[in-house]
Amino acid sequence: MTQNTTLHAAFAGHVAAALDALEAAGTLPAGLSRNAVAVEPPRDPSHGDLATNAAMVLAKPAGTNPRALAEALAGELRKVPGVTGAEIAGPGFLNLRLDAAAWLDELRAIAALGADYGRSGFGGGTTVNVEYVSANPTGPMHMGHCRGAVVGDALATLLEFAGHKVTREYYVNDAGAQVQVLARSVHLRYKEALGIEIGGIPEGLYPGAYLVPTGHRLATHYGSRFVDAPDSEWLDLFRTEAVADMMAMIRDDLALLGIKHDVFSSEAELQAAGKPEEAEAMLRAHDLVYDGHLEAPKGKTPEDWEPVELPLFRSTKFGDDQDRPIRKSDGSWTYFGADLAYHYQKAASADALVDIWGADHAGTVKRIKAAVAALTGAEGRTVPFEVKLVQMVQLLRDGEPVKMSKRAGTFVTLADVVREVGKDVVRFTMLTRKPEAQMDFDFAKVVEASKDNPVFYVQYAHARICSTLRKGAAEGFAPSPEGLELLGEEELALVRLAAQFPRLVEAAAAAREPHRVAFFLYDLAAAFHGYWNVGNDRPEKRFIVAQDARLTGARLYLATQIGQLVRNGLALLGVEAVEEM
RNA sequence: GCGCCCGUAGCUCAGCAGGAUAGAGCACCAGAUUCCUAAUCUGGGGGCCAUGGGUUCGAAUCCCGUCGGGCGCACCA
Repeated sequence: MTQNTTLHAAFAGHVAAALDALEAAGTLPAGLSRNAVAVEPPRDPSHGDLATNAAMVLAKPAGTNPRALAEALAGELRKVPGVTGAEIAGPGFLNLRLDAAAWLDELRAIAALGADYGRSGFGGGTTVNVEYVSANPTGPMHMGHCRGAVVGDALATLLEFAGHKVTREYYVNDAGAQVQVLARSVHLRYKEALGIEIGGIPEGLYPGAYLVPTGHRLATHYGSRFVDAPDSEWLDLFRTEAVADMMAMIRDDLALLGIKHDVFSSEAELQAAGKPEEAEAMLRAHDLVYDGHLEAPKGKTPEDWEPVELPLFRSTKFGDDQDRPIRKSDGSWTYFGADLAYHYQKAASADALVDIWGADHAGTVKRIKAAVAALTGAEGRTVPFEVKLVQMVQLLRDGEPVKMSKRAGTFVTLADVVREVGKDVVRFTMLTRKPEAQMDFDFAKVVEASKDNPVFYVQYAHARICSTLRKGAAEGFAPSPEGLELLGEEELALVRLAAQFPRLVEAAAAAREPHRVAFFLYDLAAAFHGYWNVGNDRPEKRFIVAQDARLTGARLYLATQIGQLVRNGLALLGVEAVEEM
């Protein structure tokens, strides 16, 4: 047992060892799958400290009855140090009771591990590439990007904590038509900066004032030489310059949320390096790309429709409606064509890929997953690739929907929202819902610093702990493990909850669901606030009991560790743990 | 029409790789503050887990159908 082995992990091991012993004794046939065996705290604490369903899930394949098997298992587990009871309940649950010392050891483990309590080797050091945000570099971040940004960032942090090596990646779509439009929009702003009357921004170009500084910069730098020049002379240059400015702006926006990517991959560079051609060749070799005709659009066929031959990916083999072109008729790459090459490239340097996408891209999941599976599978090295879809956020102000239109330039920028409600509130709010459920984001509710807002509830718990420790120190008390045996049932209940953090981290990482951390913190804060208030009615249950230094030291020790745990959890979410409120 | 996501208390949502009597907040009702931070806590009412089947020792959870809501169905990104 290493120091890092937490109580729950240790007991999962004890149950496994007990099953081994039963196998050795012939009570249990060897080789049964134990995938369904769980060791977890029972929902109802009166059932004990830990419960396992092992007897129920193994009884049938073992050809025995659950209660008999549970009885045998109980016999083994009663030998484990710290176990004070092993009872069979219901259809064959085995409920274990642990002595207080076992839980107090876990409290010491939190103290010993500090910020690393909950950190796990679960990921085995494998590399996970998390791609998130990847907003088009055509303007500042708006609220539509926010949820995916926060979820992706928290997930990346969580995976690191759970023992993966993580790359946080942003895919810059700097090669498509939209960045040509950006370049033309900037060209107008450039002329404007030189004092030329432009008379409004034409339909189809980006009207946002955020392009004005770029226009000025280019005017200062290049003077008037591109005013009347053909676009072949300035288009690429302006595109590159504008994208650079937009990305700088986006990086600033992300910084407001505490988000920093490790890698920014450029679609233009990817294409310049010939990566899509490589991918196409591989797919053709496996007959997954062929030259064919695209079906006419369903329903009304446009006047100018004529069948053209295009290189198509056989996505119908993977459940798609039709095969998808990887090049356009002018020979340039479609988004999909470049994107599959991009994912293939990512797969070369990672053991697993996770993409965070907006739900509006759900329709393209099948084809990209199919393409990546084909490309990596062709080399005999399949790289797991998950796409996590983040559902839409409806912005509300006092219950009324906030309309956003990018064309009209009326979208709500992320920077505005963060300025209005704060980074911590934005992040926590985005993480208090599972990502695949739609959510409302109401400014009025979200800024309310009250019980209705879980961020403050959790932060308040931390602030109370800090305050108590300050007060204790002022009165000459320091946290100390020496009197831990004085802690009673109410204190141990807090420890039991705290002890679940390590397994929660692993479960959340495995499911790629950082929101579970937020809910755990809420529960932990609730348990702490509840315990705190016991002291209102019963002064002898307060953290600081002036006449009993030993008890006070133990309680402050408990408070210190709960505070540490709140910090560890909030760190995973990227939310500050405030010391005063 | 097809694909993906969602449907749990009046409202907003949890429900941990099927597990024991379905949870929390808001709202409503009744309480707690000479006392470590009341931005807190305690208690109460309120549920055919949309619906109909299936799988099994056991289903809110897995599978199929139906209904309802959202998103998407381009050589766009």
